[in-house]
Amino acid sequence: MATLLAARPRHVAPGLLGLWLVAEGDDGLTSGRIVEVEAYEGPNDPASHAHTGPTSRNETMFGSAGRLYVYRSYGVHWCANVVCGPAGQAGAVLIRAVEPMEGIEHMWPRRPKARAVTDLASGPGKLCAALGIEGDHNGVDLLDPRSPVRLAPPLTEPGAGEGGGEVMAVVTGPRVGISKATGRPWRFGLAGNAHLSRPFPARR
DNA sequence: TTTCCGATGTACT
DNA sequence: GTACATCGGAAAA
Repeated sequence: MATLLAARPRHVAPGLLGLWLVAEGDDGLTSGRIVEVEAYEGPNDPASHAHTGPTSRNETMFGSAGRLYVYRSYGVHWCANVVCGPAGQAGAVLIRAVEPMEGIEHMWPRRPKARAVTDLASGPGKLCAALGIEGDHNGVDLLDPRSPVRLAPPLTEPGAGEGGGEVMAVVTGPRVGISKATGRPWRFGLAGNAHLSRPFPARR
């Protein structure tokens, strides 16, 4: 997994699909299967937080690959990213949606507005709320089994393991909610999954 | 159903 | 002061 994360974010991103994001809170364990991500690179990507250099908010993006970058979005929500890329090149992959797997009973009270399981974690702010990911988790090592937030291979899919054994249909499209570098198809999702944050534009 | 807009931390002009 | 990697409530249609 560490090897996977050494590549450029745009190449790492599709490889994260299908992995599980696991979070341990005081009240128990929750997890979700990653079904949608977006790549953000460094100086060459105007839409990235890292584009204008290190600040107190984005410094985690300039650290080692495999850590969790958490930031506050629009002053209200938390968003979670997997730091990745070659050493010395800030980059990260935003996790945009997960499919709830374990501990769903702990997610409902954290997402009081959700009416269906498909509303629980189908967005970058939603999944952080559902899994209990907050600013305190910024910088934790996602590859350390003792971390409160971590990445793990799928538990239930056939061929589970490094890289996964199942062939998953991946769709791509433009990144969501940005105004710069909108032409780059660096959003990736599992085709047809019910837990995507929004549909992917039809391919043409 | 779609569109509009408020909330509000952080960074930048 | 303005923009922003979002969400959800209210208004409009």
